[in-house]
Amino acid sequence: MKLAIPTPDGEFIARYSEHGLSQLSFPGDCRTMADDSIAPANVEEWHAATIAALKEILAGRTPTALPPLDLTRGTDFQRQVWEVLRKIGPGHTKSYGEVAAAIGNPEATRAVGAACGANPVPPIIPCHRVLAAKGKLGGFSGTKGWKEKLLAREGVHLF
DNA sequence: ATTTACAATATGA
DNA sequence: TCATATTGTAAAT
Repeated sequence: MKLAIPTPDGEFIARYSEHGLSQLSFPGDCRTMADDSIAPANVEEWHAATIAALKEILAGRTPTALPPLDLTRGTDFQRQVWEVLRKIGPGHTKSYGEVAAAIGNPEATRAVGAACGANPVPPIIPCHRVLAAKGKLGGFSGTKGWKEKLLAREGVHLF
């Protein structure tokens, strides 16, 4: 089930499985896969929640309510990473190394990067708040410009 | 089953 | 500045 989300910044693509939101893509993202899944019963409700949350994020705020996420593709390690990311307050950032330390594997910085890349819902899990060691931008799924833009809207000043 | 490549980082040349 | 070792995953062989 694939639905578009029109925003002032372009058209995001949300994908739903029977368990919840399974993927969210930036405008023009080629990462979306084929749409083979069935239509969940509550998809309209979930989609409304997704839109609301996304608008909050684009406005630089933390969403108060999120749709159920389908994280079946996530491993334990990835879930731990994502959990840490959601604890980062608005306007704050962490480095990949700090996130790694927070899960108890201070040397798995690279693995943290991989986990962020595997994140199915880029804007909702605030992977854009994860920077490289010295406030450098590092990489991002899609364009780096998005990472900058999202951070700027949250009031994060980049060094 | 083994190798390679990542959105990293610290270290050594 | 460049090469390397390190970690967890996924994708390719």
